Amino acid sequence: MTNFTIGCAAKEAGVSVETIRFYERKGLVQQPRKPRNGGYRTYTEFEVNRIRFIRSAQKLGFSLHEAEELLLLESDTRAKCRDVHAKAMHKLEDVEQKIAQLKAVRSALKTVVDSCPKKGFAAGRCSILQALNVNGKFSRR
Amino acid sequence: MTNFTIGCAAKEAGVSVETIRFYERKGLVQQPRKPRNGGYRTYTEFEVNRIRFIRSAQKLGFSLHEAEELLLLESDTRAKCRDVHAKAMHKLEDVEQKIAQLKAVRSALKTVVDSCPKKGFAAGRCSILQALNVNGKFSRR
DNA sequence: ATAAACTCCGTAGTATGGTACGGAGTCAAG
DNA sequence: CTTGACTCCGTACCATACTACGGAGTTTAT
Repeated sequence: MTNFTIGCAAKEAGVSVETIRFYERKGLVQQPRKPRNGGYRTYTEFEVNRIRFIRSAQKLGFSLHEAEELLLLESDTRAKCRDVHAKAMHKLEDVEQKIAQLKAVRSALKTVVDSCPKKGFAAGRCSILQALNVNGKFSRR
Repeated sequence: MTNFTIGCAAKEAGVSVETIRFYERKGLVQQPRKPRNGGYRTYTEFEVNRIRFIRSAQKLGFSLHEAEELLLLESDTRAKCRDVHAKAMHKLEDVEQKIAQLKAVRSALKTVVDSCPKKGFAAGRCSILQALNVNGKFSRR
């Protein structure tokens, strides 16, 4: 088993030293004890893998808190595959909702963008700004 | 011209009193002066419309800072329609990029979700968690 | 005229995910 | 044996957008 200083562990996991410390403060990663003879803490593959797990989870859209929950499931002997599946499904629905929201925003943006003659007209009379001034005046929420 | 206390203005604009104060602190909305005889500040349609503008801009994906820039363009006599158009186009590209990113996340999530037998297997051996443990070990990025 | 409701103002806290800093200790190389 | 690089630790700060609180003053309704 390889040992690392925090700097090496950071390189290994592809994060900064500060990020590791931050995860430690948050309780996402256990801070290794200092060796009895003093000196620097010793990081192992265990911590490095934990950090990699967190980063992978983030890439799938999970927050740090959710990554923590996944890690808890992993080490909980009573937890089942379907518990993990449920969390992933929930996140998938989450992401799909966000996509739908952004698509609505995109279409609204397209509408105002298309309404603009984009010429040298004074901005104060720009149809985009006018839309912003009118929206909400009548269309509550 | 109608006058409002801050509470009425908040209701009128569909935000909370605290949100108005927050916008004032940020300089997004000018805080009206107190009447010479003391008492409460007087809000008018002007402030209310400004707040509505900000909320409308937010609905189109603009941040508060960007909303402020749009408001500046509106009152800048030298600013042209195309300046506004450029900002809206930029935001549109922004939103499109976010959608693309989320779609990539969604597809990755779908892959892991589909890989899971979602039975009563121990979570520790769940293919989803395994994917999280493996991703990053080799796939550096 | 008193109580409820509202305003004023500054400051602090929330969530999210980090980044930065400064001083002290430690370690390795020349 | 000194210098440079790194670690340790606490605290503070970044952006984003609010929300909450407490104690005073003001206004309004009964």
